[in-house]
Amino acid sequence: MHSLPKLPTACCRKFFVSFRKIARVAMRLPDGWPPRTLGTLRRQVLAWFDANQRSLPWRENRDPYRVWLSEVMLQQTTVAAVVPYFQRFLKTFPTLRDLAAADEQEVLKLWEGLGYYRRARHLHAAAKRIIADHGGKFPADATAVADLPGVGRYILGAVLSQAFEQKFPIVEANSLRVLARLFGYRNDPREGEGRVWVWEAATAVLPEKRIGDFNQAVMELGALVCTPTSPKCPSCPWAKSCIANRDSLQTLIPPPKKPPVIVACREIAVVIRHREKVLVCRRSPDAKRWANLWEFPHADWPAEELFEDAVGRIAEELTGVAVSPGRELLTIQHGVTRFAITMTAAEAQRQSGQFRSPFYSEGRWVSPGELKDYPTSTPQRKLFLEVSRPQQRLF
DNA sequence: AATTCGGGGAA
DNA sequence: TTCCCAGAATT
Repeated sequence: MHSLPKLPTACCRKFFVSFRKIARVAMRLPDGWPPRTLGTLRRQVLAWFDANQRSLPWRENRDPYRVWLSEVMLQQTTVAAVVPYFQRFLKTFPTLRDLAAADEQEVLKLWEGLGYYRRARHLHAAAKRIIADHGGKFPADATAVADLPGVGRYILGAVLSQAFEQKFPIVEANSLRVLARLFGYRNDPREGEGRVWVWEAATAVLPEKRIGDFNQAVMELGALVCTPTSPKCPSCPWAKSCIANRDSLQTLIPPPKKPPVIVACREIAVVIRHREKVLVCRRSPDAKRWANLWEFPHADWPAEELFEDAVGRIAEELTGVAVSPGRELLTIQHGVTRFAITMTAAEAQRQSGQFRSPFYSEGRWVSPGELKDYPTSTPQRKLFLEVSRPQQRLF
């Protein structure tokens, strides 16, 4: 029912928030909110920002190139980590033209240690495009900015509001937390409908003037006062209007991230490369030992699809379950290539009794901490992998 | 909607 | 150790 307006794709490629939808946010406010007018809230946070903002190198002026560079560097990166990089980068490439004229390797070298290196490539490519398409002047047009590589919804709003005082919202980790708490939004603003809500909220609170400062103020508030844990509500300019503060829900808003799903995982086979030979082993069906399945010269390494197919058959033979969507075959690199199949905890429990081998340690499930040699965990999903001893000398 | 991309600091 | 960070692009 509540959704962002359809993008006017004819005139812009990426996302814009309609400012006509401000009323929608008010519709979702708790009864009696806000106790103060939005205008008061805006003035309060701007005054707080004027008095409490950190002195940061990219706040010296509002040059679009500097704003843009800082926002790209700050993406998923802490302020403390960015400061020295920002200064070094700006010293090497004082202007957008200097950056565009540079060699990509030089740019990447300066970026070394910051991580997310695709940002640097996008930055460099975007600089070149600005030279080619916009005469070397950073575009003030939202459509043009949104079309630059590496510019998403956040950076679009950040640059346009800070460098050009255009009325665009921003949502990142800080402002998301601040807005959710201020409005007392109970759902998860990071996913589904909540994602829509938080951008509408960020739009609704925007002032008419000092838009760039306001956006920064909300972020700064989240960074210094409205922190994830133990927020300093007594020194918050919005304390008296904040629903989360009123109801003592600071730790529940936004809701803690759902813990990753734990997927049981059983090792099926290993591939060992040694010298010029390749050996594929699997656990024997009786699980008493490791069986050599294939041995062949390295040059005869099977094609990838044949290989996966073969391992899939081994998995089915050993576990009695076929590899299918939702039940994947995993590849784990650990000196040798190991294969494992996912299964539910119940299935794994059922099979564990009849599945022993000299290389299978104690036949128990291990804690994640014991799996450090197995780089199998992802942010969204963790695997419990059955432990097996390293292979004995097989060659 | 889920994953990937990184490295550092804080909890 | 895990979590988190001024997100964007890809699948």
